[in-house]
Amino acid sequence: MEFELITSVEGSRARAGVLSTDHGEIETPIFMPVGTAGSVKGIHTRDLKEDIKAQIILGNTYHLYLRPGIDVIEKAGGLHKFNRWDRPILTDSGGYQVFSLGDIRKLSEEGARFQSHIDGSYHMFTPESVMDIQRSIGADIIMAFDECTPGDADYQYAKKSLELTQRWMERCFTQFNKTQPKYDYKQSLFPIVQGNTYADLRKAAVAHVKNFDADGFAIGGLSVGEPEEEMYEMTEVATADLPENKPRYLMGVGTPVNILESIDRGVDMFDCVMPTRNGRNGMLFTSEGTINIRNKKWENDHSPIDKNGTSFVDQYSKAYLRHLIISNEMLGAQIASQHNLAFYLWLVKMARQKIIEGNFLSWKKEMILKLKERL
RNA sequence: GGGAAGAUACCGAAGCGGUCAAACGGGGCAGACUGUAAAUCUGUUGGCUCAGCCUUCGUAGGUUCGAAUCCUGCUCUUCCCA
Repeated sequence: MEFELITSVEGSRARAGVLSTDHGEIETPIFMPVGTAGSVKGIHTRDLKEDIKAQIILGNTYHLYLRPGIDVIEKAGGLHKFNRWDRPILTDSGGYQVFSLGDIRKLSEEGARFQSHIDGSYHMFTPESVMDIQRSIGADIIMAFDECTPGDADYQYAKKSLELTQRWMERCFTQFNKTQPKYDYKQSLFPIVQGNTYADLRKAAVAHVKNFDADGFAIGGLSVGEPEEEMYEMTEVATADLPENKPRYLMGVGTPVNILESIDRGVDMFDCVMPTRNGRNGMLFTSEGTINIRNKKWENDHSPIDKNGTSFVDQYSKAYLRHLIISNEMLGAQIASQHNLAFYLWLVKMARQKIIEGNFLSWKKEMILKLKERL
């Protein structure tokens, strides 16, 4: 995998680049729609590609391992063939489930013992097994197995957790290096910077991940309950010391404003469930501000969802979408998700263009004012 | 024509003498959602000069210290018999 840095901005860490994989190029900064169980909820790959203009999507190791199961994905010939997405894929390792499945998981030096959220059955994930599973799923970018700590973790816990994550990371790379791809294209393993909200831990984490000969680096353990300002600070601490010539992926972030602020701080890649989940729940992100489409004020607003929107669904009216969402019609969730994803992809594309043109900072300032509007 | 059951807040439906402005569900209104245990969750839903007061349980009276709850008339609804 190659990463070419095109340009950067004076007075900012923002950069534009091109990441090349065997499934095609990714123009950074980029937003990656989340497709946990092998599907970006409610969206066909045709719309992802042609309408939303997604360049890379996510999958999740834990979810795909439980269902449909790794043998099914192997027999399909890998996730790309299974879900008919021929562009790059990134799989998360299950590290986030270590955090979100809190009560039904137990950590040890060896790994994490999970109880399936589907049927309660017990499963063991180790750094080694997670590498093997991700070889079988066959994503272009795969993630190290880490512990994602909650935003309010105390220093002692954060330190212990980071050390465990670091030992797991060594084992991930060892396993990764002694195995081969199962399909006819390369895979890259990204290590993850943890350290919670403690700058010294983050710095140590960055120093540690730089020891690996990785194609890119992730910043994890943020947007998990800590104040937004701390998230930005930790992002900066990380990007300040990460190699310039490799992509940086801020995991799980975030709101449109979070993304612009983080691009400014030197992040190249993002993913978040927000455009799809919040879309399903009636929240729309637009260039004019945020809309709760369920609110009565849209009942008779027959203007387009987003008159400047790039997706064909943006021409549906607010009143119609409100009706669909309120009536719990599947199409409502689909339209809202598609709109939000198209908006996210438009936003990062604009950011990239402004970086290249050299006026990213002034555009960002203006854009954030609009994004904070509540319509 | 005779008999039976019933009428409760936006809708459905509990309550059957005081702890009832009235359970619960739906609907309505609003909020949350950040590497997806989420097409989910939370709050609210008579009015006001809001730790208190006012008006509500078909309608008009009555019994009682006290009535959505008991009695009587009326109106309407459903069912059964002719």
